[in-house]
Amino acid sequence: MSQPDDFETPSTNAFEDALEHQSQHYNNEGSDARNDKGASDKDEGAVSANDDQPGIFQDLSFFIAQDEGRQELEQQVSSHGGTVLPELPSGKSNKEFVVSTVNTSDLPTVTPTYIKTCCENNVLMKVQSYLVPYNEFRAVIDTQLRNEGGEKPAAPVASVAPAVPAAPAVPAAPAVPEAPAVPEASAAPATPAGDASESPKEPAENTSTKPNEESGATADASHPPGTSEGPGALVTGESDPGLKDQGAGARRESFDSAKDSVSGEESDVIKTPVAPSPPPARQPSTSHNKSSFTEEEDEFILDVVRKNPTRRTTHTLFDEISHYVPKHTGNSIRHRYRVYLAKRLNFVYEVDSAGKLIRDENGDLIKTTVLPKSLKNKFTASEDYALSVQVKKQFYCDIYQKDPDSGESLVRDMNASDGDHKGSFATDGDEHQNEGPSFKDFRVGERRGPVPREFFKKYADENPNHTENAWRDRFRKFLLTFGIDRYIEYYENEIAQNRVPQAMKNMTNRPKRPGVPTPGNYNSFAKKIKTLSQQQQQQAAAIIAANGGAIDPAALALAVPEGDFLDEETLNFISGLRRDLSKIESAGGAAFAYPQEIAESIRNHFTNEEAQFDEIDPDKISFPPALATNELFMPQFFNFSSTREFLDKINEVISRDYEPSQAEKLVQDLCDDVGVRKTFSTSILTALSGDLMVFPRYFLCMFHFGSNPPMNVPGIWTREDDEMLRTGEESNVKKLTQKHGAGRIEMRKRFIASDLV
DNA sequence: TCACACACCCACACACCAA
DNA sequence: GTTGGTGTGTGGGTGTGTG
Repeated sequence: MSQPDDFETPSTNAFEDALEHQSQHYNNEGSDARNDKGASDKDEGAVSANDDQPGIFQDLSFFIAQDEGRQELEQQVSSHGGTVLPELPSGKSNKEFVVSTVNTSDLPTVTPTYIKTCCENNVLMKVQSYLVPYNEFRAVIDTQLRNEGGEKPAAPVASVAPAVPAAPAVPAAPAVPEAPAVPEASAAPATPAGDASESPKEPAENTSTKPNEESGATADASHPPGTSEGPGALVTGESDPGLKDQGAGARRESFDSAKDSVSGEESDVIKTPVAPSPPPARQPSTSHNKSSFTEEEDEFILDVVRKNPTRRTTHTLFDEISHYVPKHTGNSIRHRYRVYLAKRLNFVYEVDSAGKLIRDENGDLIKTTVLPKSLKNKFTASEDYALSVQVKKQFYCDIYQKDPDSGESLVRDMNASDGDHKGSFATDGDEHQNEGPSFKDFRVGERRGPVPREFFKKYADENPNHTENAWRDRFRKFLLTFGIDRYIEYYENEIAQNRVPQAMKNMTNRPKRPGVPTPGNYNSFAKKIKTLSQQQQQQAAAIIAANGGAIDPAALALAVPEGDFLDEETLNFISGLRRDLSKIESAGGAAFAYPQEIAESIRNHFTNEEAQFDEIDPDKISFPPALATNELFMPQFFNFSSTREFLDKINEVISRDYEPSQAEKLVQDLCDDVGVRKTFSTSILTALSGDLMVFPRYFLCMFHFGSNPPMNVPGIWTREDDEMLRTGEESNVKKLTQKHGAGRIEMRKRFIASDLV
């Protein structure tokens, strides 16, 4: 099984000659991914490296068709042996490229990222993933301009070229394949004859062969001729025929028919990225310019995936990304990643076992080509077999009080060990003691338990590839359904026949859940409904339930008028909030990366201010404070017993290790753990220019002085402060410097410049 | 016509809870 | 403490409409 984003192949494939005429892989001095600068993503160091070697762009020519970063791109091309063309190539040579984020010339065009990526790794990458499709629309416009102006523009796309995104630095280290969890996972999956589990014709034929009763899967279940003997034999077929009948087609029809009716509102949501400064104008990179993905969006998606590698296959990650890429749904972004962008992933940032980003001694993120494990692991045949054997042993011990391996009596052992009889070893009146068949001849039969919780706990400790719950569930839903004896027999038989055993599958048979089908389906409707009020959600759920689970937005709209999905003000507010978070996050390394002297200045000021503003005794503030309203805080806030307890929790949350790009996570944690509404914590973050050190001070002063925001508190920027700063008047700046300190002034200026205020 | 964006599907891993 | 019921959302897709 090869996942699209596995590095086993794509990574290595990526390091191939772009034009199949230059096979040298100028490996970057054996430096591995860990030596990269990590989070900065902007290290151009590789550009000038290996000057003594022939350049990777030797024999290739590039016309840089955009002003943005032209000089740098030209330098990179030339310093790597390429030729910079003064004008558009003729199109007659396959060694000439245009470099631009849009293609208006119908000539082979690569994105600037291609040049940067090649240079950073000193390797000529495959061009396929970096080719920009021809954009006829723009070409027509350009032609018109040319005709009107009577001259050919030197750089057809220069005026609209967006800022070149930081190029991903691709490690040149050989791709390290992820070790399979179990040996046969990598074995050739040669499906044995008679194993219908892999057969496409199976479902229809086997639907009737699967009795719903679990007793249908017993140890001695015989297989009728022509049916499967493999572990997938008990195929459930359609889980809910009733739903199915009205399902896909009918449901989709109703959905689609109504989709148009809400599309107007959809575009409102998209347009909302509120004044004064809309997000960067979209640059169509393909001819499908209405909703196509731009280079910036692609890079953003890749960057987020790199920083959340364990969630790379989830739906929720892409749904979250869709908050910041408002023209696309979670579904489409996920598809975009899986089908197109995964090939360009090339590296991810190293994370610990909990999925948190790891930094090196310099504080930089560590690039790696080894993908971490994703959140859920499939069970393999050997895991199924091992579990079956272990459960069988458990039952054997339980019944015969004998160690199945040594044959020694457990009763004697237990007597010797202080007679501490555990429940699972209790002698069954009907059962034999110290007698019975050999373990090999023993059959579990219909026995289903008891299996002590301790068994799964211990098993999970020894086999950490799955959790205790997961092992137990596998036992319940698969082993018991298929039959323990039967699977052991099947597995051993397959091995004996020199075939590759298959894991059990198709053992689950659960009815479809009613309600909003969000999991695994983050479409625009799901997005919309998540923003409904609780009452509206209940209304919606009722309608959906009455519809047999089918979404009928047309009917839904009757109960929840389109205009009521969100009022304009709320819509604007949420859009603004998302924009703020998006900017804070995307600005990440830039907005928060202040020069040393600014950081130092801020630290000094903070220390001086502590005595005046942070020494307020929280125990003297009654809880909940008068200012704490439902608009600002969630119900759990009011569960705190004191202001001190609340502030302690605030301190605990903000001292967690958040990346600058994890503003949303911080806001979410503050909401979940402390009960600060997201809107409120976002506004505070904005008022603090993202300086978390001042966060507790905000609440302390707010509660103490009874003012939100607290006025005249260093580090907390009010609207008036921002206006004063914007005027740039010396007297104003002087006042602000007295209040916030010079460091924070610089910090705020950057915040304002990044349009974060 | 076709590539792409987006919707949708579904088995099942993992989790939690009530009896 | 064990067990069954079931919620959630991952993982790996496929189907469909449209520019």
